[in-house]
Amino acid sequence: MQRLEEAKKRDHRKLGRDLDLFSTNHEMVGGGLILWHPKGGLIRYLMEEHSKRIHLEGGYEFVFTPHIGRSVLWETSGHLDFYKESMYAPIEIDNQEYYLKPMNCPFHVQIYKSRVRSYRDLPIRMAEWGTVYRYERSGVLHGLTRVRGFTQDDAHLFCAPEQMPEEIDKVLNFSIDLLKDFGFDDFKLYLSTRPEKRVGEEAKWDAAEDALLQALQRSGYPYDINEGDGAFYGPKIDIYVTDALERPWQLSTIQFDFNLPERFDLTFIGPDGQPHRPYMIHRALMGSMERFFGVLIEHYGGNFPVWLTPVQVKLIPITDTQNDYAYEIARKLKDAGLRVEVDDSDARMNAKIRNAQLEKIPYMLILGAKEMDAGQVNVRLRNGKRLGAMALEEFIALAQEAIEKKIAI
RNA sequence: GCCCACAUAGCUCAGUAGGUAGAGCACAUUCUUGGUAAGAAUGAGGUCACCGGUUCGAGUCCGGUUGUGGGCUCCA
Repeated sequence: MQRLEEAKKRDHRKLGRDLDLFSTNHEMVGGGLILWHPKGGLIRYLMEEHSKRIHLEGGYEFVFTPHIGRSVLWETSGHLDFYKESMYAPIEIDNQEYYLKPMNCPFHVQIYKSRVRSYRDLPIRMAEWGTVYRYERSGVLHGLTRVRGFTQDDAHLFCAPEQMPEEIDKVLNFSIDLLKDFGFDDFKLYLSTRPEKRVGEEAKWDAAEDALLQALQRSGYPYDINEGDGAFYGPKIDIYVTDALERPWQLSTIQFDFNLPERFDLTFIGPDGQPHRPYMIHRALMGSMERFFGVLIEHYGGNFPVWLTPVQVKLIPITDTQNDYAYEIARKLKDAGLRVEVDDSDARMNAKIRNAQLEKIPYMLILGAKEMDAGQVNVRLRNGKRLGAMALEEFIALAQEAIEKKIAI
């Protein structure tokens, strides 16, 4: 009951409106299509920027592919056989049918195939923040967590069979490290094994399931096995995080794909000079930017860690005599890399504080005659704690440490 | 997509017995210069989701459509 109340307060749809993060508009835009407002957009920028940077450090290469592709692409990939009811109707141009992409894989496969690949090229880690569209039945749409257009932090790993165990290990650790950066540290892992209806040789299933299982054991996190719950094209690991209200959310997924390498006849030339079939691993770690954002909002109840907060510092001059002082402080804070707003409205200080609290701004700097004379700032935190007057440099150091360490206050 | 519920201002909601709409917040203008979560006045803002029916008259009753919420199923 209490938890229900708390969940209601943290509902990302409510906070999304209250904090001006995003909206939907079914009359004019369509259900399940998200409008990211400036503040939500900034958080998304920061999430993507952080993740992209560590992807580059982790040996991933970024690619960009179109939103539509000819029907022959989706026939070859098998999507028109197995996935058509989730795809938007085709667009016809010059007597050719083009489909909006529900997944990025076929395009990445085409990049792989654009030249002859040597075993020396592998592993190839191809990443794209790809926006995909899927027709989801009307009853299942929900805020940011179930939508019809979304951007996956997608990547495909192409590797030789002997590289596969190490790649699995890497991607699993990579995923957990990334989720930890966003404040999730309670994980539950699931291995989904071969279903009855499947493609691919038994030997490959054996190797893949074994590699996944060993990676799970090495990870040290609790895991379960969902017997027969894998996709028809390969086994997978799903990572569930537990949020602040102890609700599980599936974010990361790491999937083998025995289907596309066969259908598109992917090869690499081995040391023996002969063509070999590479392993292909599909993975999305945050899952989709939309769902991840929804979960993040609820996890923090809108009180984002300082590094992700759109406005980190609100300057509150007590009277308009302090407005110029506030602008001067704001300039110095911006120079120090902080995101700042000055509340120079003619509201009273109490109201300014209340508004900053409702906006869930982590730091409020109260600037009155005393502070201006002493050249100081008076710090109030969004949790109500007052740190009192201090030198600006002291505050900057304190805020920068919170940003650096990605801590929530 | 299925089952149940709901749809009044940007948001949260009132609307009593069917008699052609109200509050608070937000917004605008003005006054107010106030030390840690709401200073005050005035103003603007609605085809009561849409279509049809019953009625002298429908926000209110009936049917349909669309959308939303909760559950089921499915997924990033």
